[in-house]
Amino acid sequence: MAPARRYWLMKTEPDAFSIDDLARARREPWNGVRNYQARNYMRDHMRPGDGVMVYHSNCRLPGVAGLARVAGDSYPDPSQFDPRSDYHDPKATPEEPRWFLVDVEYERHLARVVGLDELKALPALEDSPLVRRGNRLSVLPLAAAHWRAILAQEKKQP
DNA sequence: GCCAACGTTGGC
DNA sequence: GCCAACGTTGGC
Repeated sequence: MAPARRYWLMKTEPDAFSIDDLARARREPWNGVRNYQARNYMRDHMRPGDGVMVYHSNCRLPGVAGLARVAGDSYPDPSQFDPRSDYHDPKATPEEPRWFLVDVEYERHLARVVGLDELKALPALEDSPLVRRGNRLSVLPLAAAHWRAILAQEKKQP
């Protein structure tokens, strides 16, 4: 039997890379993640086909903006080896890479951005790290129930 | 732009 | 291994 599909939420600052950018690119290496826990999720737990909610952070309307899926297996983030990149890591080598990423493939925009204020008000999300104060993790797992609750919210009036 | 929360670094 | 200093995240 195939393993169950997992669900994830991945944050991005829309000024730098938005759901519109992902729609144009169709597929994008999710580079620049420099947090060990987020790396471990991508490197060790994501599988092709997993569901991804694309979350806009640090912007006028923070919230879930669209859907995507994990497009392939994880591999070393090339930007860690590039001295000119903002994401360069001098301690990383191709033999011993430190940072990993997955490619993410666009699926669709949500009908509207489901805002953080709404997410906080959803009883189903009470136990999700997403709405915990001070949460800074840019890649985090969503329980199937969380995924469904957010999708259901899409069709409601804000 | 402010600032609380949190992760990382490095001296000891 | 502790923990203060520092840098970053991200809502507001």
